[in-house]
Amino acid sequence: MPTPAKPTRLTPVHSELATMLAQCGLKVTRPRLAVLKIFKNSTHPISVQEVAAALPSLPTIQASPPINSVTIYRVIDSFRQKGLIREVNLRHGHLDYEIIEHLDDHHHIVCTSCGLVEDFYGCGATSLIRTAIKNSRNFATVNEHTVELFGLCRKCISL
Amino acid sequence: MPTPAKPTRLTPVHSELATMLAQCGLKVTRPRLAVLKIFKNSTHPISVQEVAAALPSLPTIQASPPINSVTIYRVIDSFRQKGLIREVNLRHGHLDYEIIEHLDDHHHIVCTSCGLVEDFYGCGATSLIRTAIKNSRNFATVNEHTVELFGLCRKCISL
DNA sequence: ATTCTAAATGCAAGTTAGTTGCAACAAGTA
DNA sequence: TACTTGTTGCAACTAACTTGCATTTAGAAT
Ligand SMILES: [Mn+2]
Ligand SMILES: [Mn+2]
Ligand SMILES: [Zn+2]
Ligand SMILES: [Zn+2]
Repeated sequence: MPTPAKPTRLTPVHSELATMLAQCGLKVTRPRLAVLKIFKNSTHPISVQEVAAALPSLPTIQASPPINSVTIYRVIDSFRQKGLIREVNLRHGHLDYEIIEHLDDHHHIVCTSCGLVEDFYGCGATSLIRTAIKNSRNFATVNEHTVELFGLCRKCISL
Repeated sequence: MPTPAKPTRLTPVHSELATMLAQCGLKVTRPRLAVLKIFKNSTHPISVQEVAAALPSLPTIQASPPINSVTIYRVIDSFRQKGLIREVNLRHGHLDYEIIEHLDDHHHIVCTSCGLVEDFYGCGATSLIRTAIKNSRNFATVNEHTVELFGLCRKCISL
């Protein structure tokens, strides 16, 4: 009798990633751990396609069947709903996603010529939000804000 | 002999819309005038689909063959390239576009529950941009910025 | 450990936004 | 008026994203 296939049930990994998922009320699954790891590893916002392209490089994924692209969409959407990641438009022709770190006043400068992305922190939105609410007819609370700057990087300027 | 179809050649309308197009180096055509009028009339950013849906209401369009959807994409893209409109992400599940008015420090508050959009002006980006550039490794100029606030409108709070 | 159930995944099919190539046409200009 | 080049319409195509459904499995209850 050949050795039967090992059960695929996940061992209860108490990794940081698993904890992040559990704390949001998301079940800890192989696709979610993998996608979350991609976001953790990435230094800049990435698209659904880039997540899909990056997944096969993970050892966990190489060792088992690839993740269906439908699942990638659903995982990313669940992350977004739970506030694990945010959607950002860097005018790269598609939407990107990036992980939301604690105490987040984190934004981007983008080169409109070559697409280079750099982070910056502290946009001073709190006072802006106060006055915006004061002047608003309809709004009383602001929970999130996005700020992106678009310009030219040094390399592209000198071209 | 039945009256022959009038030539469709445009009379040189010296309207504001035509001037805007000409000043950007875009030829003044029926589709461009129509799409630009839609943007002018709109009080909030709209999607490609909304432009397409709004076009048939214009008298100029009713009086002649409808505008092909490929043309709508191309017109909107030409407007964006020339800086007539900007792309904004209000997290409505698609990208929106709105006309760029002169001296533009114009942004939005969006209700994450019902999608309501309100404008606000003056985000104080100039000082932010200065410090962002000062702290940046790669960037020396910033030409554009986006700021969007996301919260709950009064109606949705009380639900 | 075993059982149970709601949630997550994979697969296949479908939808639809958006693109491309090309021929016909028309805006701007001489 | 004629010319040239950018624009439009059409048809075909591509690829992103969605949906329905059967199967599997994580997490909790027993
Ligand atoms: Mn970032
Ligand atoms: Mn606006
Ligand atoms: Zn650059
Ligand atoms: Zn609302």
